[in-house]
Amino acid sequence: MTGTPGAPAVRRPPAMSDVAALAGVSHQTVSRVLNDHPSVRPETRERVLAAIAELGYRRNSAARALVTRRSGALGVVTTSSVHHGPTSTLIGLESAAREVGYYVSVAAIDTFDGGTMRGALDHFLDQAVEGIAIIAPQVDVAEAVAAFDVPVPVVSVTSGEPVPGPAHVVAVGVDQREGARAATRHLVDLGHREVVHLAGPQDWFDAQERLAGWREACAAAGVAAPEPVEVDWSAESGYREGLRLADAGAPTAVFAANDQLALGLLRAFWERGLRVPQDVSVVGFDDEAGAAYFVPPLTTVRQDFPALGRSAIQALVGALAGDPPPRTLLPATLVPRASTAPPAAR
Amino acid sequence: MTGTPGAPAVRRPPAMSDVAALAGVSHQTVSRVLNDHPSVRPETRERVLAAIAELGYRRNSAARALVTRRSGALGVVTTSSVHHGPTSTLIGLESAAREVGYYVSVAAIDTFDGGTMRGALDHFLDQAVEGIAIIAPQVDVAEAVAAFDVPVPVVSVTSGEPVPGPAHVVAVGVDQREGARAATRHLVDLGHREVVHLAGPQDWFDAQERLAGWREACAAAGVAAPEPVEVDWSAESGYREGLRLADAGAPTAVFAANDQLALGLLRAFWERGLRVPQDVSVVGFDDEAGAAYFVPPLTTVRQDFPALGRSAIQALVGALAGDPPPRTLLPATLVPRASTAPPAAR
DNA sequence: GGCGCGCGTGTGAGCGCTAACATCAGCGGG
DNA sequence: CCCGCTGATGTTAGCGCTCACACGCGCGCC
Repeated sequence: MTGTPGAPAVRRPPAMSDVAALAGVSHQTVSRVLNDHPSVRPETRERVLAAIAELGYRRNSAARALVTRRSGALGVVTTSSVHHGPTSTLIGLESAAREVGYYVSVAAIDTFDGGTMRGALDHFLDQAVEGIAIIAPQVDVAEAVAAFDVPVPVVSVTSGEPVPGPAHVVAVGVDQREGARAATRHLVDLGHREVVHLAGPQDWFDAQERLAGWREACAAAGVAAPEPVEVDWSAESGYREGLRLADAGAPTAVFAANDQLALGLLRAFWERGLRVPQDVSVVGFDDEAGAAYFVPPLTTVRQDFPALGRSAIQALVGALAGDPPPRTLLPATLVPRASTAPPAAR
Repeated sequence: MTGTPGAPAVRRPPAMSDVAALAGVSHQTVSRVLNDHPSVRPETRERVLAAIAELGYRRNSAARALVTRRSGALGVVTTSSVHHGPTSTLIGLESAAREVGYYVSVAAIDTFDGGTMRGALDHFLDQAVEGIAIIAPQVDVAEAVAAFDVPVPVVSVTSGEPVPGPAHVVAVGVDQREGARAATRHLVDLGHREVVHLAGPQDWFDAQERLAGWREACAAAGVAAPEPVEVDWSAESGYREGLRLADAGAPTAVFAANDQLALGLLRAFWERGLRVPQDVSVVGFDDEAGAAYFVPPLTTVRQDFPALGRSAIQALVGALAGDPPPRTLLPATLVPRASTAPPAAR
């Protein structure tokens, strides 16, 4: 723009050599200071640090990545539907990753077919991420990943049971089966002789696990376990099923696969004049924000998502260091509130 | 490991030169194919593509970034509290960014003081992101960013009014003030002569805007606007204030700064035997998942978060291309449901 | 029929950094 | 008293890519 001859055409950011020149050392010494190499004299280090500060120098991460062959980035695939669980896990994951010095790159996908999944993985591999976490706990996903040979460690952040996938895919998760068992046991312990389950989409591992846990607990207690209806995760589905249940002669206890479904149930029962918990007990899953303020406050199962994120990162960083897969299974805890009570006397 | 002499110690990924050798061309021709340079003979291109496929070649993004001085990454700062709005915006942003070929790096922070904010920005600048979006619509944030000279475009994804910050910070947002006006007008139009506002934390721009919109609409309609209570965004606060309002002689209409607060209100009113909407009308803000299934279904204001994300990316990419700041203001639309009705006859 | 031009391709340099090796003091032991 | 070793620093060679330029060939034009 300015035609001044000799003036630098583009004001390029300072490089290591600029710092070196200012500090009167070689660029290698600057590198050593930056990488905490032990054998640098304290006063030399001071001079270098002063020069860095003066120039506002910032190490060029691309150049570093080029030579070290480490990008310092991890990829996280998540679902673009903003459910409580996936989002919380994503945030937990990010915090944990940043804490151990990794960048977190995200890809939100709305369908989990092979093509989309492959696209997301390609996206990350093009970026040279060092590891990938997948918070998209659907069955398809496991298949898509298995079909696609990924040259970096992959951790699948899902429900309890490890995905029967390739060996390089590590699984961490919450013990949702035990959570579901606890929820069901809670209802049984209150005296219910039948627990109806409103099941989530069975192409989600979480939904499968919760269903399995419910089934196991029913069997163990010897209570009736009528074949559950499978719906999606939405409050709308809970509402629709709630109306159907109410009209068909309501059960005394329902275990919904998540809090949104439970919310829909509460609304449907309320509309039909069924009192919760006097007439029907309802248990949810997730303990999402506000569940304590539903009408009535919802008994539900809480998962520690931040811990889940930390475990996932731990597994990923571990795999990067060559550790054996950890098989982490975090506990899910029942949160009893006012939506459950003993069944009304016959 | 294997002591075989001559065997490559590390199986390094194929480089452009490997592809070139296999295809019988120079590395530059490979580069041209990869970058869609026009003057490459179709059959040459074919040969190169075949070689790429055979080797499973993937361009080294670090080397590319080093020479082009473009990382292809954008940073997104968001809040680590999983509120509906920020999360939805984040997902929308990511999708939009990936669509135009950018990677999205995330940093979730829990407090927005200068130090934390500076840490997040540093994190991104170390990574050489080309632009930064901030979904952390708190007043502090604007100050923190203003205080910190960031050498890349920054877009602040917040409420309507542009942050009175430095020029290089572009603002996109939803017209929350108009949304709040619409919510308030809705209540006034139903016949309410007083609209109580339950205000969100005033260090959030969104909360400020909603408060301002409510105030303006009340003034325009000439209805009473008692000084609002300021609380946080949680259902718990809504509940507490709801009880207080009920015990102090409930108003006929309440506009809550978000849906969680509204949820708490509904619960409190229900506990005190006040019927919604017959005795009290309640309006929320956000239209979060499940709001349609609250008891009763909540009248609220919807924001188009995916569109917000797209606008933010548009603004960022535009700024990168040297376009003037757009000042985007997306509409917020009232979603009337069953929680509002005319006031009971005196 | 020679000259120029543009298309397709190759060559060389260098982006900013780290790793390996080279260097050069100073110091203690045989 | 010199050798070798250690600590502090410098020197050199790439990492894999893109950019600027060089080059040769075939075509159309006067």
